[in-house]
Amino acid sequence: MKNKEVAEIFRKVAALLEIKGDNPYRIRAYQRAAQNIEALTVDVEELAAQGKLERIPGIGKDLAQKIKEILETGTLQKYEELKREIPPELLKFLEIPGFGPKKAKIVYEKLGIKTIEELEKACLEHRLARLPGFGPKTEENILKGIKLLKQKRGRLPLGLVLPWAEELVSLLKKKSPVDRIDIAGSIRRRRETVKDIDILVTSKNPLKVMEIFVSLPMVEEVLLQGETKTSVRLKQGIQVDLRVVDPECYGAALAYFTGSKAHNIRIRELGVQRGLKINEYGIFKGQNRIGGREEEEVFAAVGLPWIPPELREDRGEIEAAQAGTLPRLVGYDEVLGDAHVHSKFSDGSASIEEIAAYARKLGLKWVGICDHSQGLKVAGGVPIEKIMEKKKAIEAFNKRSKDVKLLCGTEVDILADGKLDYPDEILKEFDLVIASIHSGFKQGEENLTQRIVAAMKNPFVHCIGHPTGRLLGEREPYPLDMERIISTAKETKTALEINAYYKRLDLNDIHARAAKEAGVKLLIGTDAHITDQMSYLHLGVAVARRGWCEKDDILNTLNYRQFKKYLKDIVSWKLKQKS
DNA sequence: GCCGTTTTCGGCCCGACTGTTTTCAGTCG
Repeated sequence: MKNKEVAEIFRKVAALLEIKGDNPYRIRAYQRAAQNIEALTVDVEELAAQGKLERIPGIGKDLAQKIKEILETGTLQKYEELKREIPPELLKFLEIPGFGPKKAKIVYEKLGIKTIEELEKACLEHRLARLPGFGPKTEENILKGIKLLKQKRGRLPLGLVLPWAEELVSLLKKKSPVDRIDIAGSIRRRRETVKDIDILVTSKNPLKVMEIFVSLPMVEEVLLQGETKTSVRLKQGIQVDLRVVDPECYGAALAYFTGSKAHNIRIRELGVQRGLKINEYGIFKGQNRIGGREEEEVFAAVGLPWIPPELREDRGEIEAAQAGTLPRLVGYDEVLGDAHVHSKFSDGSASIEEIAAYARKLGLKWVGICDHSQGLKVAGGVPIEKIMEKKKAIEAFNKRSKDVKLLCGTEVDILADGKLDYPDEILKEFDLVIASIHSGFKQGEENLTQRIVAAMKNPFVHCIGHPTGRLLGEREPYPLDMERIISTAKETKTALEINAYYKRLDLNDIHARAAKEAGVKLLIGTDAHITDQMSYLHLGVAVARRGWCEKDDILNTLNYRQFKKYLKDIVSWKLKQKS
């Protein structure tokens, strides 16, 4: 998959063109192209081979040719030329908050400044204030921006930030006179990482709400306090924007602040085509406001049904809405079980009874107890002689338990040579076998892909666990031929996991969508090692929803009996194929 | 550079805020 590489070059071209001061619409074209290529669920190389590049939204004759050039030569002539014209180091400047392409260009052309260090020095020596459009405040803000950039923690995982946001909402509901209140922004869209928290409220007493908000115990610093917008930084280091809006425009504001930006642009373009102006204050025909109290009105004004926030990325949801083919997304309450939990039999901290009790609390009906296999000594892998003991304990539990049922599973290690860490005669004893890679990440794409393909061909393997091995903010995914993984999953009827642990979310939304489109089933598991982590299950559902998945795509929507039968049938089918 | 129920040219989303200006450009979301 070269999708990411192509998108990256287009993004850099866009940034360089910005500094150059090129046609802003050309810049937007490159940005849009980058976004759409990144979101493709198919390999851009394949599309190129089939001559279908121009079917990608935002790709015309010219960009199609440029994609081909990147695929053939690994780079782009235009990009190389731009790099000669504008030092690529300048791209770093665009990351400084409050410092954009125009100022970057001036600073480079007038003072020859190319690095952040030089820029900082020039500010301290007040050499910038003399430039046109610059002043003492500008220097101050650049220095502040550089400081922020240096301590930048980047985007934080959704699973970390969402509970903070929910706590803020519950405190505001309890202590302040809010009427309507919602979390907006990328949290509402359930993006896997978020940069800040956006909260939207209506109130009869906005100033009181602001006053109580800034005095909440989690607030570290007030960045800006106005009548309609207040920004603070929490002790956790993240920025929170609270906006109070009129009830008349709550829906329009919610749509606006939920984004994504690309999605909003498309919606407003549709508005323009119908002679409407759509902004955060409502829907306008000429001077008249014709709606905006509810979010539905915004979509209805441009002839669309309401689109779930998880889909609002301009990844085809608008076209689907127009065609009446929006998916009926799997519901957060339609998931009946957690497929992947570790118990005391390996490195989990809870007994199977404690796990079942927590599942009951979460409203779940079944749990896959998938402990590590024998070879993973550091993770207390279950030795063969203990497996029967675990199996009996689970059988006994299931006899006692009327509501929550357990499956005797394993997360069997895919060894460095591609073999599995238990022999087949052991694997066949389990209700559920998830095969995962835990070592040899450094092997190349071909080897890693081959290991997973081999595991999928094993008749007793139901699912591949955390397929790409990434850890948000800590470890990049290892290189895989995802096309081949997905097509082999389809051929072998092997499911792919959506690991719901907040740092993994692996598969991610784009791969989940590709799997869904290929007809591969997905299985959500929290990979919980302590019971609390089972509450991350909804993050996995969020990934599935962002991947356009419906109820039938997600095995967790089966009840215990159906799921167990499904797993048995898969093994029978796989055995039959082999013979 | 894309794109078409104002089609092959001339458009291209919208507003807030800031700082440098004295009417607006740059930046951001």
